Amino acid sequence: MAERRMRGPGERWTRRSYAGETVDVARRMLGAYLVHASPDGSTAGRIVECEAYLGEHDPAAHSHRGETRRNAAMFGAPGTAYVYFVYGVHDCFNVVTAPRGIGQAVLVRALEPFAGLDLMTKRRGGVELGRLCRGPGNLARAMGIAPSHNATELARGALGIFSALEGPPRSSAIVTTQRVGLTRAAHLPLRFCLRGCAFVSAKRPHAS
DNA sequence: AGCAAGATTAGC
DNA sequence: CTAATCTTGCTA
Repeated sequence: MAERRMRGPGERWTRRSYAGETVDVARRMLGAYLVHASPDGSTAGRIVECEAYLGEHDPAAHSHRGETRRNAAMFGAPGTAYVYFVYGVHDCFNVVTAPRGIGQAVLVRALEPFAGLDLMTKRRGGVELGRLCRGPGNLARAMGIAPSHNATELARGALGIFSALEGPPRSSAIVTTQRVGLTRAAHLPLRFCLRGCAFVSAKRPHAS
């Protein structure tokens, strides 16, 4: 996306929006592996569905109104985990995508279970394979992702992301739709799924 | 202080 | 459709 030019009295500077970069990262994250080496055992899944959240440009983003205690990790360095607690019930996992202070991230919404299926199933209370990692709250539970992972560096800790050997998906393999469960900025095409993947969440975005 | 809404999910 | 029940923002 084009940079935005801003002017002030007696000075002029440019400030990038980073929206294009975040969208690009989201699309490239499809097919990559989310891995957690936990004390209970290791689990891994292939990312098949994710959504981009664009900070101050995006009324649906937690970071839209600036930094708070809850969303502080979203303003951290790229590659930082942002794990937030929703509805007083579920944890959701995001990857920070923009430089410090910008507040953009990609929410991982579904995985194709890849390794540690027994442990995932145990953590999820015995649900069937097809529903193990479908939905952001469900995959966090299956992977053992907890609030303690918030603000950790994905390149260094027990929780990390590894790109697929075959590289990022071709454009033709990505389905782009509206994001799920939003009321504000609901029309933006910022949800990305691997085409034809059975593990993508069944939820359809709101019609605009 | 009080209240409503929210990047959700399972169960009536 | 509703409960579960945490954080934030808005209103008084």
